[in-house]
Amino acid sequence: MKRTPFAAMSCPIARGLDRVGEWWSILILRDALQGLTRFDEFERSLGIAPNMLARRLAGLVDGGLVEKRAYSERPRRYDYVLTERGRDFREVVQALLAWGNRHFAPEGPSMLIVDRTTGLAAEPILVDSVSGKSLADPIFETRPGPALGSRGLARQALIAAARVRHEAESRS
Amino acid sequence: MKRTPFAAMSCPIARGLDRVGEWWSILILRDALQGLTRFDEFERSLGIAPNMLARRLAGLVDGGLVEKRAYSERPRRYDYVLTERGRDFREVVQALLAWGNRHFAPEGPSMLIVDRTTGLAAEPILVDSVSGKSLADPIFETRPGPALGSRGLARQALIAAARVRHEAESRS
DNA sequence: TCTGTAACTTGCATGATGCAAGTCAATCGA
DNA sequence: TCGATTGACTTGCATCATGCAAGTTACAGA
Repeated sequence: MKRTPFAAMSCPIARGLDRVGEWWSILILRDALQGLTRFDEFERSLGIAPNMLARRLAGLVDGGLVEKRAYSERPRRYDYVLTERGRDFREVVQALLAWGNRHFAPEGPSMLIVDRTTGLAAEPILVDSVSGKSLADPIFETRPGPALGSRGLARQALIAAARVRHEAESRS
Repeated sequence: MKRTPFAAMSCPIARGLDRVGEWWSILILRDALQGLTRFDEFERSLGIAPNMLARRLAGLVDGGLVEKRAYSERPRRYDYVLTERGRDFREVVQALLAWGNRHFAPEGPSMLIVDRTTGLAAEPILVDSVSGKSLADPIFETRPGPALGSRGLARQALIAAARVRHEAESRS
């Protein structure tokens, strides 16, 4: 009855979620990406209970997204700083922000990503840096990669079957 | 002792997470985005217990990401189809996939996004469609929007203070 | 009638989340 | 010098979420 761990799945999305998929984790990363580093800063910014915050920070340190760094001996005090892996999570948070603004901000946006050279609000879209095309384009397709395990191949078979079914439906 | 709801926060990321932040939700969306629509397809693809799946699907329907559609009366059977809001979540999942591949795929990628006109693997990056620049560029900054509440403004003050501290540290 | 399929419920265990309160070491202000 | 404050946590529970196993309903086909 333990929460089933996604880390064992051979899917990059599942593996990623295993590190950041718990309640609070992504909001903590949001704050860290905006420059917060201290325990009590997170605590006040989020309104999270200190025991939860301690657990989540330990989890993020554990997952290699955040580093605990002493900024003072005597008394011992710590900064929580993003690692390269944590900083690289930025695009996911930005994509989430854009999606949230599009769908859950009826009174207008309460957060924006701004180009400070122009002062204009950004409109984030995912693009393939190889071809330059938007990833919303239907020419893009998610496919099994070389390292896919047998469990994942079974999943692909399910997906293929569903696709066949959809085609049959649209023909009728 | 209820899990604190993020929906009340005036932050698009928090509001979004309130809909998709639970265990399994994003993986269900991943599958739906790949074309799965049936209860037992999700069940088999994910290896999730049916009660959990039922709860998560109900939550997603509730959040407006998925629609329940009867594909057969007598016997009553349902398809779970993505709404516009759910389909729009695609970029978040793709960003997560890219991040996962970069950091949690030591044996190589087990999933890829492929341009089927060229057969080449895509390298997704977030771009501002207004200026065309990569959102990883430090000229972009997250800022309070017009609809930010007083709670959010307090958060901004915390962030500003942290920023001042970081600057003081880097000067020394 | 018996088996199978699709889409679920129900009944518990156990783990995760959360509030309140306490701890500990050091520094500050009077 | 002594109480107040700061920063970073821990401890003790209560309750909610998650998960496994098993049962249910409604029909179709053999």
